[in-house]
Amino acid sequence: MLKESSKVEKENISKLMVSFSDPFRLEIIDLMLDGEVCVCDIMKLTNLSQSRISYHIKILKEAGLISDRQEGRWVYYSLNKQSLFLIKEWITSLTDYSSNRKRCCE
Amino acid sequence: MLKESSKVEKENISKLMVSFSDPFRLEIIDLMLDGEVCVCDIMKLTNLSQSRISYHIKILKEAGLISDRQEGRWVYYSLNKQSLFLIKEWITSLTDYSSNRKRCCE
DNA sequence: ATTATACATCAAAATATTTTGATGCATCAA
DNA sequence: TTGATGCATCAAAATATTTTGATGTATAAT
Repeated sequence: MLKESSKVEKENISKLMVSFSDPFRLEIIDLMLDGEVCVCDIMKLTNLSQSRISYHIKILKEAGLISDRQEGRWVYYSLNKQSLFLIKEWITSLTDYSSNRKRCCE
Repeated sequence: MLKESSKVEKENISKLMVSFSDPFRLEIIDLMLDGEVCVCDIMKLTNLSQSRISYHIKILKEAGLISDRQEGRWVYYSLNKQSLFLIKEWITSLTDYSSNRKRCCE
């Protein structure tokens, strides 16, 4: 078992994972890889309804995966690279830990 | 946007992410980091009911995250390290891709 | 001022996931 | 052969998530 991390961090990871668990959110994340997008961009590129997109955006935002920046009537969203690295580190800690182990009860 | 990967791979990733999106499954995964465990081990270590554990085990198995091995009445489950690496690679492709980009429409 | 656009938010409905308790099926021990 | 153990599976209930359509708010154009 991994050493006890702070509860905060575990909850962060959990929320980030939930972010990734929906196919439409994965699509939105994919779009953001190329840079900032507004909701209207996402609408054009995905055919999802506006409120549906806003809903998913909210989940992503609450997970800390994206940031926003308002410019006039538009709100531009972009990936928070730090949180991507956080996930990467977490996965790495899993793979590292597990590859230092052999069978059960070694 | 990332180059179009095979649909199969995307579905794999999606299922793997769903695996990670439940706190109890995260717990179970954590236990498996130390090696094989049977359902009865997980019961002792987590106080979850047997059928509840079996349910989550099934999700993990269908995502390809764990393997099983029967020995008499016991079924031992263990993490499939390959799938951990698959996730790691995927996350890495995201971070690599996004850090080669600057602002929108660069 | 009025109207249109971009987006958030809300309540209700639709759907999906999770939990529970019961039952079934092997395996093993007595 | 009988009974106990370890686990899978099932249907029903409980709960959570997602979708929809309506409404609200701010910004900007006319």
